[in-house]
Amino acid sequence: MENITITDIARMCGVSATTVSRAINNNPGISRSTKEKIQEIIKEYNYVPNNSARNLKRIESDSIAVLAKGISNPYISEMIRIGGKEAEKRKYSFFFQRVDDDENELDVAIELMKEKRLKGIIFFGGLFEYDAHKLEQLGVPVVCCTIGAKSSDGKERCSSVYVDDIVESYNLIDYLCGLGHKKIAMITSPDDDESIGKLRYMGYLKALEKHQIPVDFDLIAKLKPNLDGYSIKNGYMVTKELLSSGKEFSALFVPSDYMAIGACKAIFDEGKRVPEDYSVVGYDGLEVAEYYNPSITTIRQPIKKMAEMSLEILFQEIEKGTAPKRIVFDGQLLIGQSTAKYQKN
Amino acid sequence: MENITITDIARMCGVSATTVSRAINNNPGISRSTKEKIQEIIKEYNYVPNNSARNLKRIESDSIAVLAKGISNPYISEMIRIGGKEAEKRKYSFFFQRVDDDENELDVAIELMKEKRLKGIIFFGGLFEYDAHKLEQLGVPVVCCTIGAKSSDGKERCSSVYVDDIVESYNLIDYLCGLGHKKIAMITSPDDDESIGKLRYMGYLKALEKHQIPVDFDLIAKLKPNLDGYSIKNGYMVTKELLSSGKEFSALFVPSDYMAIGACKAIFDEGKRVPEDYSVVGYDGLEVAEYYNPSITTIRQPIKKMAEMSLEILFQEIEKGTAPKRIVFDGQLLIGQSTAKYQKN
DNA sequence: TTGTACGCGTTATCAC
DNA sequence: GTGATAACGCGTACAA
Repeated sequence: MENITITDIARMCGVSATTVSRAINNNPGISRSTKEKIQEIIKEYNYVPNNSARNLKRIESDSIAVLAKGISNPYISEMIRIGGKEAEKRKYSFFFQRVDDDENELDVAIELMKEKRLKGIIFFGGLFEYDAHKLEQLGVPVVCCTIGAKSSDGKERCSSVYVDDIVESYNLIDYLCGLGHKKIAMITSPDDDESIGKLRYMGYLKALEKHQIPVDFDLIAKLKPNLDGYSIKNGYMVTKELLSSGKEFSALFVPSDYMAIGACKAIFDEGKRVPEDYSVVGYDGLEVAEYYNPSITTIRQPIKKMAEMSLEILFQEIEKGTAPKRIVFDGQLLIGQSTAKYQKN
Repeated sequence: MENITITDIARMCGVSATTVSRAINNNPGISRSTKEKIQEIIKEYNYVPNNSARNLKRIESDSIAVLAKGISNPYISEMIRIGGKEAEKRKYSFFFQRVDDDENELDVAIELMKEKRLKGIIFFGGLFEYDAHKLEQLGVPVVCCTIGAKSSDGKERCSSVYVDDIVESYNLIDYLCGLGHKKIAMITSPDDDESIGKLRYMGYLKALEKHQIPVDFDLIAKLKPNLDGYSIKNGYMVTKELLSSGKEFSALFVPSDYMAIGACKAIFDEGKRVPEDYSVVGYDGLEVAEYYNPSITTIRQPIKKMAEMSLEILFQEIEKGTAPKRIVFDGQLLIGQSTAKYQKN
C-alpha cells in the first residue's frame, strides 16, 4: 500500500497540511465548510493517520495503559473492561498490553511511555519490588493492582491496591481447622518462587501454627515446573501424586481455583469423594469455582473494586498530583460444597 | 522524565548519533571498542529508543501481528504463545492486540500496519466478511484463524484456517441422536447474531432433519442479551428457565463449554443428574470441560495446529508471495461423562 | 570506521 | 481562518 499521507489529502483538498491536521483533530480555527470538505476526502480515500508520527510529534496525549503480567491471570478481561470504561469516562485513551513472564514490566512501561506519551500506568500482577531509578526515570504515576509492591529504595514511588494474601490464606486454613481438619495438605510453588504463591504458603503455615498443628512437609506438594503454573492439569497431576504417595490427609489447600478443579478431578479418579473423603479449598473466587460440581470453597478478591480503585488512584495522581497510596482490600471467604466437617473414617 | 535521546547519548560518548544508532541496531561498520563504550553509556543512563521515531523512519520492519476479537475467546493464550514462537523462529517481531467487539478489526489492522509497518496480520476470531477495498488498501497478507472469512467482492483476498462449525455441530447432535435422544434442546444466540453461533445452530437443524426429528422451537432457548455472551452465568440462567418451562427434553446442546458448565449446574440445582436425567454437550474442547464433573462431551478444535498453520500460511504469503488459501480442519468429538444413552423415565 | 545531511508524517508555533 | 516552517527522534545514503 502506498501510504497516503496528510500531505496528499491536503493537496487533493487544495489546502495545507496544517488545515487538514486541524480537521482531523477537531482543532478550533477552521471553517465548517473546509472541515467538511476535508472529512469527505479523508473518508473517500480512507486516509488513516500514522500513529508513529503523531506520537512522535505530540507533547502529551492523555492516555494510560494497563500492563498485565503473564497470560494466566484469570481476571484480565475484567481489568480490561474497567480500564477501558474509566479511561473513556475521563476522555483518556487506553492501552492494554501483556508482559511476558520473563520480562520486567517496568522496562516495558518505560518503552511504551516514550512511545505513547502515557500519563500513567497500571501494573496488573507483577513483581513485589521495582527498581527505584527506573521508577523515577519513568516519571509518571504507577499503580500496582493485586500486588503489594514497593520501590527498591523504600520510598513511596508507586501505589498498590491488593489483598493481603497471607491473611486471606490464613483465614482459609483457619476455616478448615475450625471444621476439625488437622492433616491439611497444600500444593505450592517451587522453592525459588518469590511471588504470591509464597505468601499463600506463609498464611498456611501461620494458621497451622495458631492451631498448634505441626507442619508435615510430606503434605506440601510442589507444582510441576514443566507444566503451566496454576493450570488445571498441574493441579491434577500433583494431586494424583499426592494421593498415591499414601500420606494421609483430610483436606487440601490448592491456591488457585483452576488448579483446585484439577485436584478434585484427581480425587474423583481415585474413586474418592469431595468433600466426604477430602475437603478441598481453592483461591481466587472465580466464577467457575462457584459453578463447579461441587462448588469450591475459596477466597474471592474483590477484583472489580480493586480495579476501580486502582484507576481512581491513578487519575488522582495524574490530575491532582496526590502521593502514592497503599490500599488493602479484604478478601471474601466463599463457602462452597467442597468442604465439610472432618469425619474420622 | 526529560527524554534522553540518541543525540544525548552521542554527545556523552563523543560520537555522532549515527554511530550510536549503529551500536543499537547491531549494524556492521563499527569498531568493537566504540560499540562497547556506547553500550555502557546506554546502560548507565538506561536509554530507551523511542519506538515512534523508529517506526516512522523504518521502511519496513519484519513484524507481524495477531488481532484477537473480543475477550472471551478461550484460546487466546494459546494463540499468543504460538504466534510469539513462530515469529521468533523467523526473526520477526510479534505484536498482539485485542480488538473490541464493536470495532472492525480491519480498521485496527490498517492503523497498526501504518504505525508498525507490519508485514502480515492474523485475525483471530472476527467477522465473516471483510471490505475488499480495505483489504486491498491494507496491502499485506491476512490470515483469518478459526473463521472462514471472505472478501466482500468474492475474490480471494485473505486466507482462512478454520473448522466447519456446521459440520462439527452436526456431528455432535448426530452423536446424541445415535444415543437415542429425540428431544434435544439447544441454547443459541439471539436472532440477529451473524456469527459462529448461527453456524452451530444450522448444524443442529441439519442433524435433526437427517434423523427426521421435527424441530420444536420451544426447545430452542436464547441467550440473555444483557449477560456476557457465552459466559457460565448465561448458560446457567437460560438452562434454569428452560427447566422450569416444563418442556420435556432429554439432551441439551450448549454451544460453548463454559456455558455448558453453567447449564450442568442449573440441572444439579434442580435436583437432577447429568447424564442420567439430561445429557449435555458443549463446544470448544476446553481443558475445563475435560476436568469438570462430569466431564463434558464436546467438540475440540485443533487450535494448536490451526494456529501453526495460520502462521505458516502467513509467512508463505509474506516471503514467497503465494496466493491466499482456505484450509478446513476437522474437529474432534470428545466423548465425556455428560452424555448417556436415552432412558425412558 | 565514522560523520553529515536529510527525510519519515505529523503537529506546534507563529505569521499572515 | 489559513499557511509556512520547524521540530519530534531516529535511520540511512552518501561522503569522508
